[in-house]
Amino acid sequence: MAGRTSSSKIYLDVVESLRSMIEADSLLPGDKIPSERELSDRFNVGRSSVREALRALELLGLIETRRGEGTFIRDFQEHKLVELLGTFFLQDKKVQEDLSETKRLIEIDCLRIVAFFATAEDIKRLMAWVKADEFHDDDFFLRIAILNRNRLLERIWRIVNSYARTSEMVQGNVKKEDYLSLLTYLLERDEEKAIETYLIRIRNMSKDE
Amino acid sequence: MAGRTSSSKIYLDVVESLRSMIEADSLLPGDKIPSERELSDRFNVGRSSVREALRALELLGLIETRRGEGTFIRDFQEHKLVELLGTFFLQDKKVQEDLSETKRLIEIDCLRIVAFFATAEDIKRLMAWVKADEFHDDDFFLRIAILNRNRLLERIWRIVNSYARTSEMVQGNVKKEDYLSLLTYLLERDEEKAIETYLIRIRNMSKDE
DNA sequence: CAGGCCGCTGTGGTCTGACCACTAGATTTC
DNA sequence: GAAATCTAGTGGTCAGACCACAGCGGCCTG
Repeated sequence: MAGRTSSSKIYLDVVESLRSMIEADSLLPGDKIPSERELSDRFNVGRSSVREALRALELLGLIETRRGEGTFIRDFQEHKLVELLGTFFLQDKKVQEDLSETKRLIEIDCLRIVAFFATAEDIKRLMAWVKADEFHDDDFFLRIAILNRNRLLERIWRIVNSYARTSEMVQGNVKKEDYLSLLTYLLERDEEKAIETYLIRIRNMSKDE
Repeated sequence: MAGRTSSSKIYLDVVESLRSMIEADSLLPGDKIPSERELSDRFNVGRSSVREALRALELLGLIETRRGEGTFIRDFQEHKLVELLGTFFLQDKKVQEDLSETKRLIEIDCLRIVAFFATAEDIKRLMAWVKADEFHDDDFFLRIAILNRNRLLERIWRIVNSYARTSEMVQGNVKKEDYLSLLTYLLERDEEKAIETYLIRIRNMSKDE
C-alpha cells in the first residue's frame, strides 16, 4: 500500500520507474538494463507486470530484448516514452529549428509528389478552393499533403505540423496569388518553379514580423 | 514461405492477429474487442501473452481498457508520434509502398542537408569507415542521418527505417564503390550528382532479386 | 409499487511458480 | 591450445489462482 505514484496500473508505474532509473543511472543506448527478475524484485511487483511494461516499450522501439542475453536500451534521443507520458520537449531553440526545417522538407517532398502524380483535376479543384475560401497556411498544406497519396508522409506532416504550430512562429500573411501561382506551376508539372515559389513564400512569411 | 507470420515472439503475433481481426470485423473506435480470456483462447496462446500485446497497444494509445468492463478501440487520429504506429496497424498493402517511398524521400533530404552543411572532415571520416568496415545499407544511412544535424529528421528516419526493415525485401548488394562515389559527390557539394547516384543504387537494389 | 440491498457473473489487474529456449562464459576434455 | 561440454543467467510462455470493479438481475423492505 505504499504511495503509488500513479495510475493504478502497475505496468505504467514500472514504465515510469524505468524512466527514472534510466535517467538516474544515465544509461545510454546499448546499455543493458537489469533482468526482468531483478526489476520485479527491485520494484516489488510481479514479473508479469514488469514484462507488460517492457513489451510496451519494446513495441515503441525504446528497448530491445535478446533472449538469453538481456534487455538493452535502444535509440534514445528524446525517447518517445517521455512524450507519451506527457512530458513535452518543445523548449529549446534547436528543436524549433529542426521542426520548421523538417516541416519545410516534407512540404517540398509533398510538392514534388503532387507535381508528379496528382491529376490536373485535383489541382484545379484546389485552385478553386483557394479562390473561394479564406484559409490558414496550414490548411493549404494539409490539402497538399492529402493530395500526395502517401498516407504515411501525410501523417508525418500532420504530426510535425501540430508540433510546429504549438510553438508558433508568426504565420505571416501570404497572398492568394502566391498560392495560385504555386498551383499553376504544379499544374504545368514544373517542379522546380513550384518549389522556388514555395521558398519565396517562406521568406516572405518570416520577413514581416 | 513468403509471408512469415510468426516472429518468434507470441505477443507480436497477437498484435498482428488483433490487427487483422479488427480489419476483418471492421471494428471502429469505440467498439469493444473480445475479452483477454477469449482472445487467449481463440489465438491459442496464454493470457499473459495476450496481455503483453494489449498493454503495448494501450501504451500506444490504440486501445483503452476499463476494468470490469472490457477493452475498447480508441480514436487514434490525435496521437502525436504514436500516430505513426497507428498507420502501421491499420492498413497493410499500401503501407509498404508508402514506407519505402517515404524512406527514400527522407534519405534524399538528408543527403541534401549533408551536402550543404557537413564538414569535409565528417564526410572523409565516413569514407574511411566505408573502406574499412563491412556494413549493411541501413548502417550507412544511419550515419548519413546522424551527420545531418537535424535530430528530428534523424529520428523520423529511424522510425521509418525500423518499420521498413521488418517487412524488408532482400537488401540487394551494393558495392562499396557506389557509396564512395556518393560520398565523393557530397564532398564536392554536388547535390544533384549525389542524389543521382543514390537513385541508381536504389534501382540496383531492387533489380537483383 | 418504488427504492435499495445483495450477490452473481464477467472483465481487467496482478502475482506466483513452473518450464522452455537460448546465450555466454567457465570447465573439462582431448 | 583447441574443441567439446556444462552451467548459470536471461528472456519467452503458460497455467492457475486471487483481487477489484462494473453491470445485471433478483429479492427484500418500506
